[in-house]
Amino acid sequence: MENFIDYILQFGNLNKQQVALIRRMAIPLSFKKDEYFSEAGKIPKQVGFVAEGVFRGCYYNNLGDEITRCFISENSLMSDYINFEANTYSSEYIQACTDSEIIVFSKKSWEELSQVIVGWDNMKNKMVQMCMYQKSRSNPVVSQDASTRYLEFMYNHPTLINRIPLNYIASYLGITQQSLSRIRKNIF
Amino acid sequence: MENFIDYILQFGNLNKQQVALIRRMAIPLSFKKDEYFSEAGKIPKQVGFVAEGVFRGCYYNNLGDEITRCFISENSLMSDYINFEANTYSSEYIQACTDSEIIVFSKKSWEELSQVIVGWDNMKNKMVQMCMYQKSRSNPVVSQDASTRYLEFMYNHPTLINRIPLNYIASYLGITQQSLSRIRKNIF
DNA sequence: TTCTTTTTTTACCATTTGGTAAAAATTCCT
DNA sequence: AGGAATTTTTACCAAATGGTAAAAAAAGAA
Repeated sequence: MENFIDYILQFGNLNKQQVALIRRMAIPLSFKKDEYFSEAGKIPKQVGFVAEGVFRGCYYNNLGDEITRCFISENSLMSDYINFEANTYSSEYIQACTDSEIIVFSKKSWEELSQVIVGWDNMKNKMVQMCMYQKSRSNPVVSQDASTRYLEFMYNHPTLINRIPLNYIASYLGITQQSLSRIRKNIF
Repeated sequence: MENFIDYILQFGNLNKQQVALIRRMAIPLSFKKDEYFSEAGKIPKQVGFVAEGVFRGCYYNNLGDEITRCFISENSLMSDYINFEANTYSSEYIQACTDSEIIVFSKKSWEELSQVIVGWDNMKNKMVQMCMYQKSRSNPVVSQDASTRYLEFMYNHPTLINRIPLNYIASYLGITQQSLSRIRKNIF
């Protein structure tokens, strides 16, 4: 929870009462590995913040392949935000890659913050846009070969390699688990 | 200009005076093919809206390869928005792929709109987030092979194929121009 | 038109990656 | 510890893609 307060204060200032209100609205939740925070075909009802653990955003293509689109780890907002705001159906899953601790805000609470805290909208939008931006910049680049994508992944996510199964990383990098294994052998 | 007014009215309501103010602030500009709207190493000073033409966002990797990260065509906002807001240096170029007509807002005008029009911030953030979201969803997917990426590109950008050089498309799809040519031959 | 420049295609071979199958290593559970 | 389930590695061959070089086609300029 303290991490979340520190996180939001990066995006603007809040007084004690405002911080206290946010604390009251935040709901701590635990997730077991493989559980879903959000699911395709459902309307996202919560905004999350990852306090401990790693999640991934994934979906299935028309061949049934599971594709990992992003990882979300500690100290980051987690939400299919566009569909959360618009009350529309999500097209992807957000799944815990490890046992995790998060805090969530209901849609009602999240909207109430906008009403009650002057400047919250501003902070909120900065957070959301920063999340989208960072994700778009750390994505694997199609023009790079698999080894390069793996090296950049390690650079962008140095703490993830030993925490989550390699098949998730392979799926994120757009290669088979076998290729990833081969690449790892050749690099070290 | 009318297109821009239609565009913003999708994101909220404005009265006649407000629309008139926006019209006065909007500056029409022409770009020739290959000219830059925004450059790496500079602080973005404007938000653009593409009325006619196509631009691309691109950068150079550490091998000097030019990588096309996205295309921006008619009826879309165009800006390195995060760096525009934060007054920080951009890391990529936005370049005209065709002769183009755009309208731009200076930083000063754009901020003034937030002061003067109640609800503008809300509309603005919806626009910016929608842009980011759409771009993230139409990007080529690393796990797909080159032919599939090309087919999806044509599906996502049906009007672009005949308007911009194929080497830009190859760069966007992460393949060589030769591979793209081979793929096009095999598909038809 | 004719010449120049840019864009697109083709060809050849080397390299990378995928598909399938199986073995090895590790983790989890009782 | 022993056994089951999961995760990771290996191997072999087929298919896809890249690198280099050059030709062909198309677009622009004088």
